[in-house]
Amino acid sequence: MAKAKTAPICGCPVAAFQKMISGKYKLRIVWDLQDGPRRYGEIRSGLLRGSIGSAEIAPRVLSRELKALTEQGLIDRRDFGEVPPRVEYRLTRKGRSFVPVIAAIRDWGSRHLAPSNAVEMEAAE
Amino acid sequence: MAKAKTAPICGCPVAAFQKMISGKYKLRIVWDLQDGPRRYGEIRSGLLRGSIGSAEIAPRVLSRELKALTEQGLIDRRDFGEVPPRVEYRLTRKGRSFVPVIAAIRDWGSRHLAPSNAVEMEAAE
DNA sequence: CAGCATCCTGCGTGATACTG
DNA sequence: CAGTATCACGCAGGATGCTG
Repeated sequence: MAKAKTAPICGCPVAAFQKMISGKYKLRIVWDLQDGPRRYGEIRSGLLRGSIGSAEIAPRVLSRELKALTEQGLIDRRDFGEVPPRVEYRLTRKGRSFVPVIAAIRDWGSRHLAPSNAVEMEAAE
Repeated sequence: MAKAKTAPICGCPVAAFQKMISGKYKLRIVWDLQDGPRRYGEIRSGLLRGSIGSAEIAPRVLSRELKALTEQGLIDRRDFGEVPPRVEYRLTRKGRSFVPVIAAIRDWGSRHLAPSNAVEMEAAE
């Protein structure tokens, strides 16, 4: 075993999943990209729109997450290589296949924890 | 925007979701609990079994995650209040409704980012 | 415009010891 | 058995400045 630290997660896809989406914006980036390719700035703006509004996104952070997503094969980076710089990100096949999962998350989230606090009408039987 | 109720946190269920499952074991705890109530030690063992193996789970961490899940209404803590201590955790209704989401994650994960080993049917019970 | 370089901080997580 | 208390550390993530 080379790196028993992080690589052979454990046969638990959930752990790998958690690692993959570690980062505040990864899920939202993939989600936003489902409508088509987007440029760096567009992604950033989109992220800001949904955010609390007060928080700016550090380029360093966004950059890192985009790179991670690229390396994980979820998105594809396309550099037009000209000035002014123009870079587009788009979902790969893998990334597209992941969208439904996010949809499920969103769906569940919007009905169970979208409001501030969850009012569990749960009776605990 | 369908219905922007109050946009308490950020109007993005995904962010709330990420926050909710922040923690290494939360998802797996919920997943393990779907088979029925489990005691503290059982949860711990179950977590260890699937883990890298070298890492022990700090009680402090597990304790905190269980408490968080309880406060979030995903699981329910049942203290038998006797010695020797016996505490059981079980899924609430909300928690049970979350299982399919984890299933979707597991499903996707097992076919897209399962490294190469043990992608077996832990679910197939 | 799309990043990278650097510093700094909070907190999630691990390890160990103790208790009811 | 089921936790709590304490110490320590790594790293995600924010802020700022610079560049091709």
